[in-house]
Amino acid sequence: MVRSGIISLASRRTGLSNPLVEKLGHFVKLAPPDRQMIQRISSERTRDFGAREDIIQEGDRPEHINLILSGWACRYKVLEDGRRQVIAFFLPGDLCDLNLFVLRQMDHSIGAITSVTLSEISRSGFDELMLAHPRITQGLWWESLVAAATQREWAVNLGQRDATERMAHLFCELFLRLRTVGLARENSIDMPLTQSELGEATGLSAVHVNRTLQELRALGLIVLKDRTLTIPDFGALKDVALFNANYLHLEHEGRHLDANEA
Amino acid sequence: MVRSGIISLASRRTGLSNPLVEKLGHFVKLAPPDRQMIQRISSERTRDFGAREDIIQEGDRPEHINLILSGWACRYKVLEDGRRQVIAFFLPGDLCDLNLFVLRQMDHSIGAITSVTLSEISRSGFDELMLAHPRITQGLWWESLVAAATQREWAVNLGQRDATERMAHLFCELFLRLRTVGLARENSIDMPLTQSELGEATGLSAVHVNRTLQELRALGLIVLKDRTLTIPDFGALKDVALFNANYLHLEHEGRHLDANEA
DNA sequence: CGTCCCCTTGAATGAAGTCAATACGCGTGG
DNA sequence: CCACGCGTATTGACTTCATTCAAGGGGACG
Repeated sequence: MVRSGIISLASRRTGLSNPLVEKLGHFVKLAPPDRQMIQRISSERTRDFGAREDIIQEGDRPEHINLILSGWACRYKVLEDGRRQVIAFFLPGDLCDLNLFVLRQMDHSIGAITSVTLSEISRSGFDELMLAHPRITQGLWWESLVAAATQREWAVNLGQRDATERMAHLFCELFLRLRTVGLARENSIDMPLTQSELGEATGLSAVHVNRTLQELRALGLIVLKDRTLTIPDFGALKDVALFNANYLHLEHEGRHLDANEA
Repeated sequence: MVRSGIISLASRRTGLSNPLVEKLGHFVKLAPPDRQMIQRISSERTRDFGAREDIIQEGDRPEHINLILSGWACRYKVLEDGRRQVIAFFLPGDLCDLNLFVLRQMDHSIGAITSVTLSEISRSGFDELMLAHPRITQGLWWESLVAAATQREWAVNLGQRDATERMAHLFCELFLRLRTVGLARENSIDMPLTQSELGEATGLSAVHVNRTLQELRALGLIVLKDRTLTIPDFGALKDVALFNANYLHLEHEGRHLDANEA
């Protein structure tokens, strides 16, 4: 596994601010020192991965927390016979694994989808963050609970929705999540996933993903071309998907935590 | 449904101790004061629910953490059109919601399956626990990470496994989880779930659950009768299910945390 | 004794998977 | 420059798995 280390690209790609700052800002009000702290910690040790490269493999015992700075990654599991399920997508601003300080080894893998730049946050860096910056701590709690809620929603998606609804739901989620880190345009986002990867995430065969996409296109719900997904009418897609954004807890819910504002 | 006997049965089965004590003991070595603390806190305020009764509903803002003392419950979500997905099962020793101190409202519901006795742990009681008993804190981290891992495994189950594998997998999981709280007999467990509930958990129709169960029976993999599930050959069921227990992290992984033993 | 819930079974339908062939774009090396 | 290979997308025909609809059985309970 090649693991070089180029630092500068990331900040250029995501604009000036850090995607985690951007994301947490939707939940808690971060003071300038909070932002600087996140900024600092997430640029201390960055690392680049090529597309398709594994970031962490099942059985590893990782030593740090990974923060995605740019690119897409995914959490996945492979059955003995090779079937693969993508369990979650990681977008810029997402933290990969808070669990690793407690559990002995990874029970799944994390792989880059596009090329990825991430920041490796050490245990001590993390503790420092939590101790000195309660606002960030609150934000990280929020992030981790939303990740759990998203995981639950995926179970609903896989268990109850049919192919069309499932695909539509995934697109709704990705659009909103990218928007909270400033990576959505008016009504479109980058869509680096191949049809086969979409299938691994939705539990559908690649062939059926293809047909499902065509259906969504025919209904005028999406435009998907040149690795760009456009959603002309989000409300319409949302209705088809039976999508309810509650589980993303985006409504700036943390305001009540700002009582003792700086 | 008369279930008065069940409560006393449970405590007899788990011995004197509390299912949470039993469970955490698989991960961290609890000292007598730790056990007493859990015991005390979980008997402070208990509450009973009838079978099928909702414990928490979507939209609620719960004020405490619920610890299941006896009975089965589930986390579930309902789509606008009524389709229902069970997202997780709660067994004795399971904690329902650590999230409620951060997120504004529940994005799903929790319902009793059998009659349930649970303990309502207040925020302050919880803080007390965490502050004075680092061993318990570690254990609770483990419990919450395993719950997350289980949630991920469900996504794999729903996304990749066919009906037979899926059902077999669920049975393997329930058996092992009940065993870690002392509620499994040699090779059998109570199985209070109706076929329709099994369907809601596995994303299958009740009719197909029925046929799937028959298949598992015909293969000699399970005996399911009188609300009791017997697994004559766990290894065989495990193979059919492509079940890998890693995700439950049962191997007493927390031993390394016992360095400063009392 | 009837009702309700749960389980069971059969037949028909429908959704998604598999297999296989073809097309397209892109980069590489001849 | 073009041929080739490779990964990705598309399409059709067929199969398999699971759902739906419908009917009937059994046990618990009022």
